[in-house]
Amino acid sequence: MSVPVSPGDLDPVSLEGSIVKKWEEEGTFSESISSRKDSGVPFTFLEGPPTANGKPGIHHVLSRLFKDMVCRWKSMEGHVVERKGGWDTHGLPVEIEVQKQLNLMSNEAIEKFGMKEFNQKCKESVWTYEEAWREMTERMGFWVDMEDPYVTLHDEYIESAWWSLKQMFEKGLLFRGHKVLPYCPQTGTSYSTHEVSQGYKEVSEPAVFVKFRIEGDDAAVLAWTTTPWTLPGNVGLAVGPELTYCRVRITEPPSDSWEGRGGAQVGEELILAKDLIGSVLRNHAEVIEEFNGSDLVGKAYSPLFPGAVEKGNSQTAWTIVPADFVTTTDGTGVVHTAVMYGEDDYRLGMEVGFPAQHTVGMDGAFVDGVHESLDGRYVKDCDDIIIDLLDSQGLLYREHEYTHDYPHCWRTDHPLLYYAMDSWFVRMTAVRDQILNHNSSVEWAPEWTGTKRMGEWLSNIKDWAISRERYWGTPIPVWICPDCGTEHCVGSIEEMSSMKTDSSPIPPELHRPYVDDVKLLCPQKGCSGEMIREPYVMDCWFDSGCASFAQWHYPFENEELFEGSFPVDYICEAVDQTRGWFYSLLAVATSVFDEPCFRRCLSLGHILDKDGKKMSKSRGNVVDPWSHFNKEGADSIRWYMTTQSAPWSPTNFDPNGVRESYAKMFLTLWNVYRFHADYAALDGFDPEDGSGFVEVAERSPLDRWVLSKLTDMADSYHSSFVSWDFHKAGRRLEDFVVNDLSNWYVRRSRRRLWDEADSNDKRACQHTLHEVLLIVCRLMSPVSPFMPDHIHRELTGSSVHLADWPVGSDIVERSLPPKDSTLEQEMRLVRSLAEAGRRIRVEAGRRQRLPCRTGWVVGGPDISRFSDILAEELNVEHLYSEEDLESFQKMVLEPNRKVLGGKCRSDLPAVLAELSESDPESLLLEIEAGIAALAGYEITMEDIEIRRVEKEGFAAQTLSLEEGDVSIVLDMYTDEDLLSKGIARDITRRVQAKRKELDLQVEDTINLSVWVDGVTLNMEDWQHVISETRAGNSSLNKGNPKSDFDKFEIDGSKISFQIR
RNA sequence: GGGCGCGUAGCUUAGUUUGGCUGGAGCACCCGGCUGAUAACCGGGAGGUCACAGGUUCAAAUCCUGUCGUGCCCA
Repeated sequence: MSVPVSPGDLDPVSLEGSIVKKWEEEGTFSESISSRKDSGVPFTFLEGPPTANGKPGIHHVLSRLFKDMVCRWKSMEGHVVERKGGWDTHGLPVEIEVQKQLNLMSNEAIEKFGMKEFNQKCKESVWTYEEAWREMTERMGFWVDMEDPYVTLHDEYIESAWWSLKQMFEKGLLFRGHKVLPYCPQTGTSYSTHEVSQGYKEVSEPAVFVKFRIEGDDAAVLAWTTTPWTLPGNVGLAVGPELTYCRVRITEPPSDSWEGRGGAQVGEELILAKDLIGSVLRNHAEVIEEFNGSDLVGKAYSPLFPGAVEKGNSQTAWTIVPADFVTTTDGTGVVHTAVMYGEDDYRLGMEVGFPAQHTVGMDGAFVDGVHESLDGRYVKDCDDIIIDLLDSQGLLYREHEYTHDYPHCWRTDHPLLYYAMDSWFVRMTAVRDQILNHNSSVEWAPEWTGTKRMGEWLSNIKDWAISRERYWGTPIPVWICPDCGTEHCVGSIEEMSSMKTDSSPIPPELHRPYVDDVKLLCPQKGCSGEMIREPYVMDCWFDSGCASFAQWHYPFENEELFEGSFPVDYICEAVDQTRGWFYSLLAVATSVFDEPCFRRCLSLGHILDKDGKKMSKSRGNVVDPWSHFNKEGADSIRWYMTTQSAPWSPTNFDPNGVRESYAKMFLTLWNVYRFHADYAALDGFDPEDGSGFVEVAERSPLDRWVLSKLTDMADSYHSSFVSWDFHKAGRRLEDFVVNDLSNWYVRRSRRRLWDEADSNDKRACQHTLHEVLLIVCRLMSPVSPFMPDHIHRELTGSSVHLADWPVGSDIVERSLPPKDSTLEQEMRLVRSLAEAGRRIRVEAGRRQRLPCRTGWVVGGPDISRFSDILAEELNVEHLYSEEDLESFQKMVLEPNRKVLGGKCRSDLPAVLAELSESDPESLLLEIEAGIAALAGYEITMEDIEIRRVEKEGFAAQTLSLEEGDVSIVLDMYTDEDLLSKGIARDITRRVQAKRKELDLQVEDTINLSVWVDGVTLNMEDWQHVISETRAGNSSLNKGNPKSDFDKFEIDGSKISFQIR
């Protein structure tokens, strides 16, 4: 590689397209892995598998960006970073899509359609958008192996999942129980909370206050429910042991305003929470007795529907029990408990030993034996009958309409029933301490995701219901013997084959219905039963929770691969995965291996639309990534997403922000590169030609300055990466490129490269630009991999993604230029003074092109090595350094509020007032003498800060810097000579603009005629105009031309010119 | 209803850990300057109830309590 080629205008879309092609042709991705194999230090990444049954949106770009960024970065640090792709293919969302597509709105309909055919449709559906995902992934530059991904529906993957479940089974962590779920009897389907939340509707339903008659007592306990159909299933009442309850006696009949059925006799006694007497009772009543809820505990009452539920061997059925969830916000302070029809109810029932028996069938109708007028009827049709029954027995106190949001089936619109379903669980409560421990070993970003969101959730961990009564998923590998009840969990295909009965077919794949047909020989001695598989599939979170080992088909294959990559070093997904994938990974790894599964986890905030609203199809605010891929390009999107906010903060996606990243970061970088490449091409600059090399120490201070700033930036860029502050890193780099590199270094170096003759200084500048660009590209490339690769290839012939991380690591060498903080400090001052000079001119009304004869820098460190640069920036003829502050400045004393506040406390305002009125000169003398006091407080040097400001009448600005005050003072005097120079500069600038307008080449010469009126242009200034504008023939005339010349007016003089 | 985030100019944000000088930038807007340097750059201007209400303190965007809005998860 030698001389760079002139790059021309930037077209990000075609640039990125050609880079993608190069990567493909050259196999850059696999080379970036294989070239690191020598180091032998892997960094392992685990891809959280997406489901390809939906179109990828801009939010998917975000998580793929942060996965890619860290992997690319770690590769450059010398690690071997394998990235296996993955697809999540099971689960309810897939089934729902297919059900909608085929209009199969119930389990009955699915089974009629055929489970085999249905699952086939599901299998096809999960690949609907695979192509779109692959295209998006490739276009955005996410390097991941999609040729050999893991797929959760493959038999190998399922077999590994089976194996892991068997590990749990053998540890005694797997058990059968009930889970209360929202259930739709019309479709035979239970719902995930996600689905339920889409079906909430406001409804008015009857709610009732029911009397439960205490045995051996005249009183009844009042309880309230909004679901009368659960009353036959009542097996207990819960009270808050610390709450206050009252026994009241009805003293008068109700007023006329009584509505509905029910009532109470005068003299009847009722028990309810004290706080709720007023809102519940509609009769006048007197309080007879007051006591704690704990006093009620253990009392037995008469069942409302005797015989509906068998008592069995329960000691607690139809008694009052304590529960911590009882409140007095509504109801009566006594909670009716129907074990099978509420989550709290079920949990309480299991704790205290209520009988767990259904009064309602899966069809939503009461089972036989509940009550003669209820048996076989759909429960929601029975509210009225039940209320009548209670009323007729005097067990109803009151009924009323209750309006609330209640979940409904999105398919049939029927209300869902909370219903205890048979379910398999993993006993996570048994490994609570281990999982908490493993969780705390993870480096979480942000930290609170681990400690708060995950940690608090884990400390209240519940057993994990892993079975689903569904069709499309990993079949639960548990078989039960109908004869002896033995349960057996199968851990491999081989085990299943070896145990299956002769008449059972060999399933062609590990899915329903094929696996359902397999019967196993009961392993129990003396039993010859044929075991039948439990008809469930696994929660698809269990599938993805197995990814760390199932992706390798461990333990059946790839033992070394798995063991070398577990626990994985890095995972990254959006914050909603905390209780999703992050949890399932931890849960599986803990219960199978007693290990943490991942070492670092980046949890990302969501992308919202520009108004902070969630992106959703129905809102129509989903941003298609291609609308930016095809405009500003993937680099700009990635840069925008990285620098916009902290990775874990929710981000409002603003299309204009992408444009801004493009215009600012990439256009600027491109033009710096172009500036370098254009002149390098012109001069035949070859960075590898050792004879032309200039050592850094030999280069100009400007070069050494930009190299020092580069190192400074690179170091903080790196440490921000380490602390996950990618946004801070990116902003820092952008600031360097735009402000230091482009707006200062390149601007100040322009003239150095204009010079056509070869020189050390010119070559020093070219080497410097070359080196800075390479390091910038290497640092940027994990974030935005395209343009940096293009530039890097053009400048070196090799891909940036195979280069080493310039900051260095345990594995690769550091390659940053030396830092020189003195130089940086001086340049910071020079730039501040240049800015201050422009401020002076604005305030004094003196235009920039009109030179000043003299400028003075007062105070501060020696910056003489930059005085040429500063003089040019300030447009002054002579620049002097001046020690004497007094001639231009006066002093003021500012309070140090932090110190003074601590000392004077509430007298601070008085002290400040006295300070502002004091004479600074004499106060300072007093302080130095140790005798200063304000408002009665002794004042020392610590209490104040000295500042200097320019005296009036001077065109000056004072900067307060760490190293002290520095002022810039300009001489505002004007004479003919200065005016001539200023006019010459104005003419030059107008002519140059005209040249550009006429589309002339830089090296073209022109014929220039200029007329001036009202001012004299010195010959040497005119000569300057001629050489700057490359005027071959020229004429300078006095007066005004008649023809259509370009004209302008400056300082009252009229100037005209013409280019031919 | 509960847990965890977030709320700073029209928009995107820094500052919040560890309270302290006039709350700092960018985009957009206005005025001016500079430019053979680009959708660039520089100076200035306008734009802030730091979501709201209390509290702690000499001092609160920052700490505490509550409220509202918003997002995620759970119910």
